[in-house]
Amino acid sequence: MRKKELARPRKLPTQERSREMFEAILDAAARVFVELGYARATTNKIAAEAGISVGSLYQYFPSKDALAVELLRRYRAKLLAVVGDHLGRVGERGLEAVVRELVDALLRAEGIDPTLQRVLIEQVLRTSARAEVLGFEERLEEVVAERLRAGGTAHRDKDLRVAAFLVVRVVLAIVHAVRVDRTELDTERLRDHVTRMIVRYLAP
Amino acid sequence: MRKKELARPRKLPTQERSREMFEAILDAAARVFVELGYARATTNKIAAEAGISVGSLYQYFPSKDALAVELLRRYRAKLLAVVGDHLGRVGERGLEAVVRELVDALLRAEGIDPTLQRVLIEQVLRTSARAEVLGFEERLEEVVAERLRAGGTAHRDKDLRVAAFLVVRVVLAIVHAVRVDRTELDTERLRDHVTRMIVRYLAP
Amino acid sequence: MRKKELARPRKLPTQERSREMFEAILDAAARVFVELGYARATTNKIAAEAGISVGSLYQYFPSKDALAVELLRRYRAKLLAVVGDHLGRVGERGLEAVVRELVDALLRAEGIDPTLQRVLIEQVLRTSARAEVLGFEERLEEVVAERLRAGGTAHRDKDLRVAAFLVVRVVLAIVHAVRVDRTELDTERLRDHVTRMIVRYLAP
Amino acid sequence: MRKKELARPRKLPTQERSREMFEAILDAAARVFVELGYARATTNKIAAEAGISVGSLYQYFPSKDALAVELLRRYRAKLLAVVGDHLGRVGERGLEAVVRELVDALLRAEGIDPTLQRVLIEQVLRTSARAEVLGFEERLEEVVAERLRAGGTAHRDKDLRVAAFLVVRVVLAIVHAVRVDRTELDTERLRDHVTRMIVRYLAP
DNA sequence: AATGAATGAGTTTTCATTCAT
DNA sequence: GATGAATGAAAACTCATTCAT
Repeated sequence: MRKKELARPRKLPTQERSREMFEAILDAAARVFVELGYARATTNKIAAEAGISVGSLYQYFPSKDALAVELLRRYRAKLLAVVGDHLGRVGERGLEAVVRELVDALLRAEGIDPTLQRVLIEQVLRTSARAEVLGFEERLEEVVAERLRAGGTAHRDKDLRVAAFLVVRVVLAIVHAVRVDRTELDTERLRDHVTRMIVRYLAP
Repeated sequence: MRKKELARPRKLPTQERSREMFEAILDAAARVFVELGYARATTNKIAAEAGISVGSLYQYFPSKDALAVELLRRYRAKLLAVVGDHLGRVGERGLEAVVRELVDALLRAEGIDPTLQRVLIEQVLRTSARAEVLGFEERLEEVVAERLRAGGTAHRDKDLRVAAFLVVRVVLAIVHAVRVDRTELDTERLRDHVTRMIVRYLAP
Repeated sequence: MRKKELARPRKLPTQERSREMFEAILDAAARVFVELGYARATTNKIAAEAGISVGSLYQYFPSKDALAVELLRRYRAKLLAVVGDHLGRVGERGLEAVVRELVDALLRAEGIDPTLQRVLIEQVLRTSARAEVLGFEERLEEVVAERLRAGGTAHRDKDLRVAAFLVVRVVLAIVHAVRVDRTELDTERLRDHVTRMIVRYLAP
Repeated sequence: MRKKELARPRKLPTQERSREMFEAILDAAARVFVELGYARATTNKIAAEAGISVGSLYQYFPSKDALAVELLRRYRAKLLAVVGDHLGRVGERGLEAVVRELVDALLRAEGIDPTLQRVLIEQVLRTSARAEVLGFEERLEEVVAERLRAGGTAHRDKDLRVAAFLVVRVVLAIVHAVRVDRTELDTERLRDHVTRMIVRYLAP
């Protein structure tokens, strides 16, 4: 544990080879973090897993924290993309279909490993990236609130915000729980239940 | 980071004086863990916070991990107690009232700090206490499933289990989220919404 | 005092630079062990004596025990080499000359410090290298027994083994005692006496 | 490891009970030292083995070192007594008989555990008792030299001293080696061989 | 740019010894 | 006197980070 500074990737990779290495390091870091947890994951192990030397790792990331931050940033970006994609279709597909498809997508999404988030979030919160990380769910809630408002589900504003909060947290929590702890559960049945829960909850 | 062994409290305090010290150490540990995170919390800091020497700390807990494990054990025991208390009253009070009161209780419960859980859980999962910690939600789900079965809500068994899973995770997640990230939310309104969500979801 | 594992050097140095450091650490360790004893010798002091950092020390040796083990291993290897060299010449030089020269050699041998052995042996006996260390004298005894058998000194097998045992232990003990406690003794006279003792003892 | 001072028993036990406890502690210490070695033997373990509290142990011995010193003192005293007893009879019994009986006695002597000596000597040498411990063999040598002189074995003085040195060290080393490492050797045969070796060596 | 040996501050942990009860 | 909980100095060991090659 050393004094941290930027906790941002050291250089925006522009060259082809650079970008490949950047990604290789992140992939290796993700694997090692998930397998060993943040504390037991050492930069040497990560470098070894990536097939490079520690020195090279530090060419791309200024600190161990920076790896965690970037990994979590990407995790959240992917999540936001998936959710945004689906919510955009509420108008054409209807709420029920969208919720069902969204839960489905989240339960299967490649590159979204909730375990990684659980392993990293505590550390990243001790970082200057704290605000950004914390704001994520709030941003999601705003998107959802906007949708709900547009959908005309007659609610007072305060109820709307609570509803958005609930919907976002419920969906994320369930997806997280299923994928991390209870991988044996029947995902189709689960998807249907979650959908019913959300739809009934939002009904007038 | 050392190779851990039991990660259990070293002696179960029976004497008056001992018990006080035991509790004082756990309290100090909880404060330090929440303030600094697991990685930055050192046994020396915890001892200092408790107003004792490191040596004494090690008289009661064989390792830093053991502190985390015991803290999480207590957290979960309290949670289980609160939930169990309320669920026992479904017959006399009705589902809606019970859910409302339970959520209320969880949102206010003293001695249950979801932040502490978030700080510790990743660490404890790397411990021999893993199984015990992991099993907790499952136990809660069983209790809930039993209730649902008794309540006659006509469901096939698989649906029952999914329902129990959903209910438990939703309530815990919401409580966690409110208490950790969104303390500004109107708890009464929130309690009502969660109650409505659960009740409607469980309706035939 | 930690729970030890291999107590073997961490990497066998092949590179030039590495080997130098490896040797420098062992030399420093030998000096510190002899000066302070095993218990008072700390890895930090050894590193300082070697002019490097503790971290580097641990790059080469996983524990304090590993240093002791390697040092003793070398001590024994040198001893075995010296003894083996001389015994090989019994045929051409005759028993008496060989014994005399062997004792002479042992009394002067560079790099064989019986004090170091005394300081370390107790520690190493608590180690996984125990068997290896213990077997050493037995191996010497076998070599000597073989010589005696070849030399035709008519003995029953049991007597042969006892004789080998006696010869090995007597020579080692005397050398040890002279070099450690009684450096003032006249080595030439001593060498002659030991030789006489051995030769007369082995006479029919 | 603390700063040592006297390293002598704290009080000369006069009361009956005191003496018993004193002995009980020493016995326990001997067992623990032999089993675990000096470094791994803790005063708490020794107290527990003796069935008393650490505090009581410190009532009798001011430090861990003091235990080692006293134990070694007794070991040496017993050894000296056995050797002295036998040497006193050279006149009446003859050299050969005396040597044979002495080796016999040493190989069987109760309360003389060479392992204990090996475990402790390194530590005790770091103590103020150093001189006393070191002088022990020298004193034995003087006794033996005196005997040899009286026995009329015609030797110049220097040879006498070397002879005494050899005899003492050989006998001790063999006894030590047999009892510590090679308990399976036939003690009668061994006794005969050692006797022959000494007798032949001392013959004109 | 890549390498990986070297660094050393920072942790965890132990245990001889004390002293209030 | 006996007890054993408390102390805290001291040790072993780790690992993020640097930098000479």
